[in-house]
Amino acid sequence: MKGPELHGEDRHLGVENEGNPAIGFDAMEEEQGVLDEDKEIWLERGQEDLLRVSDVSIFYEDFPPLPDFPCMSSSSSTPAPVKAITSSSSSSCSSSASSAASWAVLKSEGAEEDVEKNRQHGNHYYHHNNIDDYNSQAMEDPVEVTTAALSSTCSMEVPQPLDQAMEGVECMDVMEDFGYIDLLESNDFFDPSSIFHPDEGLFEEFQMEQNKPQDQPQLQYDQQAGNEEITEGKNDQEADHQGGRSEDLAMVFLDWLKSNKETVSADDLRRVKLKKTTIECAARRLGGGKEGMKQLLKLILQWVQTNHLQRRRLRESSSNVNLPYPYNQDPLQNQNPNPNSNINCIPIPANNHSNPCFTQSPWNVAPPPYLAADPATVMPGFSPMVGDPFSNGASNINGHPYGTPQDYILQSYQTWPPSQFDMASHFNSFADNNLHSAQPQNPAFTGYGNQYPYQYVPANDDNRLARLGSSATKEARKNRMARQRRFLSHHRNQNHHNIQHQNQGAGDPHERLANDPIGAPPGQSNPGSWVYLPTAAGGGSASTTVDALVDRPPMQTQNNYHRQAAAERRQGWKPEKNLRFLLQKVLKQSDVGSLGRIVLPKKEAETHLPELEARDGISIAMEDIGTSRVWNMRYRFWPNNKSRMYLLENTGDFVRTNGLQEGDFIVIYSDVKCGKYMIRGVKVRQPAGPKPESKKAGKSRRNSHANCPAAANNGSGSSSTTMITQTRTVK
DNA sequence: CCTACATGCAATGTG
DNA sequence: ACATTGCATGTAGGG
Repeated sequence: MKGPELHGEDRHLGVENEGNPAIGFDAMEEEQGVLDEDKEIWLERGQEDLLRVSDVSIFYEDFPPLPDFPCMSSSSSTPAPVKAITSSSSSSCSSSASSAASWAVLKSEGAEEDVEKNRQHGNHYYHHNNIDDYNSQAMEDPVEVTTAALSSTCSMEVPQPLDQAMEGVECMDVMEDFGYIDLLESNDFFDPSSIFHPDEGLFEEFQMEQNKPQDQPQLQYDQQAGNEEITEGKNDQEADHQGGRSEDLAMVFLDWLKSNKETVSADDLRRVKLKKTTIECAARRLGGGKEGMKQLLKLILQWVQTNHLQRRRLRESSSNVNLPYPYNQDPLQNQNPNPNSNINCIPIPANNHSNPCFTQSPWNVAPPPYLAADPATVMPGFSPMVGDPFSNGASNINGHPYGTPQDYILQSYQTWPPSQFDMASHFNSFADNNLHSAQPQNPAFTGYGNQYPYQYVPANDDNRLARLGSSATKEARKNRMARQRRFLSHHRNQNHHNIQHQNQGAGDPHERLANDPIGAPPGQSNPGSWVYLPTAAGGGSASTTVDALVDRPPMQTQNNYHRQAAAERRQGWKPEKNLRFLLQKVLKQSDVGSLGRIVLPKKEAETHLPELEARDGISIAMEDIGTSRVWNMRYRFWPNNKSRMYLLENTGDFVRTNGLQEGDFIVIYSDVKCGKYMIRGVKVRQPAGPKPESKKAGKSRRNSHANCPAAANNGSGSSSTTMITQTRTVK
């Protein structure tokens, strides 16, 4: 079993290396106080962001009441009329956005829940369950269960709009921060563009720098360059210590460089980001002043080293364990580990939504643990969008032509505060991680876990990129920005091309799957074919790209879409569509029973999930939107009357964890950016009062109990669960 | 009549 | 004996 205790272990092993700055920092763990404080700091700092991001009320402030849920997939059923409720719900909105009559609204949790969610999300930690440990994944923490269960999806950790991230003044590259603080005098040293060259030895460069007296690290706190990122009063103390400390820090760093020059690249360093406040706080907790800073630096360097080694190990091991995920450009992930796996195991990024996260982040070298766990595990993004995505509107759930729920993109879902991706946030969340689901236990991947690039670095951040190569001068920054834009522009063009291609070949999903250039063949690492979706500041164009990639909301929801977008703009984010609705299913008794399997609507499954050639189907990682926990489910089919019956297996724990019952429903999305499948359970509970008879009641047994996700939000549902109250007849 | 799917139940696996 | 797996059948709804 993987209890919480294992989490800590995993962390030490660096399982969450990328997402958790605390990784491998035993000292850090010991310094719980640091973490706690960081957390506080983080929350404090990010409170606004958090609220802004997750506050459902804000989020959907402009979001109209849920339309119907006719789209629910219960094939044979017709949604029963439900009382409309007013609230806004988070993601449910999206899922139901297509229907005409508003009948249900998911209850939105309170602000504190949002905060809580954000706190959890802050961990942004991908709970990996490989098949073997899947069964042990059951959430045992009641708190988590409740929280997790059906928390609205909206508050998830989606890479924050970059510009915002950029504007998060306090977020800076760790090394840069140190540099500012006074680790090194030469800002250029930390200016990747000017100092580090991927092809050159870091150490050599460093040595060169060292040989130049004038370039000797002096550890000067660059008020000028860092003014934007350093809080007031920040370093009075530091200034006092500048002299000695700079030397020590420099020496620590230099020693470290010497011993790791072979294994750690400049990129590795550049990608380390920590919130300034976190650094300060952590340093304080580590003794404060010079010593503290030194300790912290050591920890960070250690982490970088560990992380790097893990990556290397993964690389090496990957030669044996191939991954069928072309999402990542890393060859590792492009190799099909399972010779026997059918083509379905080679997902193609849907619509070329290549994941910027993957493409961009240096951390994405390693595949998500759970992916590795099962070679057959598939990620979304390659869902065969048959034909024009927009024409998919024709498709509907349960035969209701309300539009294309699947085309609706949950916007701003999972938006993270800027700090979400910096080490600070992970420091902050480190302690919390203990509360979260088990980490991947697959020995083979121990130490790699949570390799999700975006956990660590908001890949699609123009500004962030700039930051990666942050230079002390605005000029240099501008130049980098310009370069980056050119780069992005180039990729966008490619992306558009790919999109067109895909759509053109959409007639046959299989064909597309096989031919789509985007679905890089296993083993092929072609970053260029992966879309880089900058949502960043620079860009309007970035948004455009995203828009092009994601499906448009159904006509019926266009207005809502715009309104929400407007709301988002007010909130300071760019419209960011991260989730693509794939399907939803009203759970039947047999779905929530002991069988641990859920029958999926055939049409939607065939349309939006990977094509299955073998009845055994494929393993498919489903990240619980509410908890970020990843469930390894199996998507398969049974032959049935010359047809097929599609199933999602290994759903037992998910269902239990979320307390799903008959009549509740699940919604499956794919994360457009990161190419993950996301699942959310939505509870539907009867209102307290006498329940109105469903129109369909009596007419159809099925309709009477399961296919009426109608709801009336009584607001009394479980606090952390996305819940709608439903008027439904009991069978 | 056909399709989709909910579920019964036999076959098989496991302790 | 119980759990799991997989198939077959019954039913609703649509054409």
